[in-house]
Amino acid sequence: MPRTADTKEQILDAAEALFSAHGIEGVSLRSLTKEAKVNLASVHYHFGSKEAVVKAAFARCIRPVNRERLALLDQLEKEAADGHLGVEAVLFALFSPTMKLARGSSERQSFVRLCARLYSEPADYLEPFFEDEFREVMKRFEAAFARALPGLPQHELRSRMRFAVGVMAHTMLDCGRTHNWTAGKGDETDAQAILASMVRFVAGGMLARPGRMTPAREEAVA
Amino acid sequence: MPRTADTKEQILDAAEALFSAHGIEGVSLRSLTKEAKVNLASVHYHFGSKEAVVKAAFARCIRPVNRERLALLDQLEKEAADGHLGVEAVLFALFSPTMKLARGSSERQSFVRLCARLYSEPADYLEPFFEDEFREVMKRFEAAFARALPGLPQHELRSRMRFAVGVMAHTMLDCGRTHNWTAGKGDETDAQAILASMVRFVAGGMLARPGRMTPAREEAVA
DNA sequence: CATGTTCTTAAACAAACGTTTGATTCAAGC
DNA sequence: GCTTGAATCAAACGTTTGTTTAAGAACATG
Repeated sequence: MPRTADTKEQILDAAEALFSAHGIEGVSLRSLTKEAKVNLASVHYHFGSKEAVVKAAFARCIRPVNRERLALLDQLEKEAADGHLGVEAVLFALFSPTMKLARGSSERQSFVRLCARLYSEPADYLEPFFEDEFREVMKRFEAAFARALPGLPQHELRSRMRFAVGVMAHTMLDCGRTHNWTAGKGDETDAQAILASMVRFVAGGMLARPGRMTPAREEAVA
Repeated sequence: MPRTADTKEQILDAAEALFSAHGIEGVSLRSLTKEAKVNLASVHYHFGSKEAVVKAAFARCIRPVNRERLALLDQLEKEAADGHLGVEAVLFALFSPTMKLARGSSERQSFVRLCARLYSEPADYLEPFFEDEFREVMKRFEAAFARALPGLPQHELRSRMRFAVGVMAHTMLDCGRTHNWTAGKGDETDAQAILASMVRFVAGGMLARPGRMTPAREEAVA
């Protein structure tokens, strides 16, 4: 391999593709370096460990997305006449950057699944790192949602934000699975339709009037 | 080990606890048999392979839940005056059986995380098995939702059912994580509150008026 | 009591894992 | 032209993986 082709990025490219296809534990450094067409030892030379590769791949995948989320939220708030955003606009800022990835060249579609997988991967060493990456996004969007949903108790708001993340994560996983979304060509029309459905759905949930269940149903759980 | 204590079930108990805590690939047969206090070879004697253990654990976990889902749907449909169920009732029948597990003795709380994990685990050999287990539930509930949501196109309904599953799966994962749900004691009040929030949220999404986004936002995705 | 089956056990198997080593190759600086 | 440092390479490190083996213990049935 020529020196000019950045080994580090070849490794990260392969890591994204393979991790998203087989999970972190399902990918060995040998299969990784074979896919990346680099030597086995070079991953330790450049990163130091497999954990570090996972973190680096995750960071390269999620950082631009979160940056765009914040930028989009800023832009929409600036465009709004009184600075007041509706729920659907906030959701659009939250969801659209990930869907933009799913739309792109089919090579980069694996980004989406990788991100979704890391939500559910039980790697202990990832949890603090993960929280760091999302702290600002969560804070900013919680504020935006609070403005868009006045009167909703904070605790309920946080629950609903978790539900929203659940919808997104699961959709991202499903997207990459067996293309059972529309009869679709898996291209931009697809991504737009899914995004629109998702925003509608979650907005409906966010706007629902909070309240308890009927006593009869509460009994049924006990 | 005495013969009376069923080795097979001890293995499945340990499998549930460990798989839900560390994922399938994160659990070796050695750690599994150590936790179960049985011999390493007995897992092959009783099950034949690790894959078979995973399937067996999954089946023992999910079958009673799905059975109860169908029974609850039957019961609610019978109780309803005209046989017509509201969205919230259908959602209750879908979600409450899993939440019932999350409430139970903290030992069996791991059930919930195991099920949630298997949604996102990329094991290829599980996918057809998984689909088999859920086929009838999905068919019955799609019909129930279709009756509760007349006029909603089938394609949109199926998308929204996927969203609903996403909410449930993600919530189940979060439940077992760091108990960041309420200041809570993790007991029945907790589970009831979460279930109520979930049903409200998803019902809001299911009932949302379908439609496209504004052209400006569609551009932003392209 | 002997027989046959079911189950458990310790030990070993080959393969794959993440990681480390030491030699080699290349490009740039003096 | 020699040196220096970064980067690559093949080979091996010691563990751990899922799986298999063969012998022994515990039970039921005759």
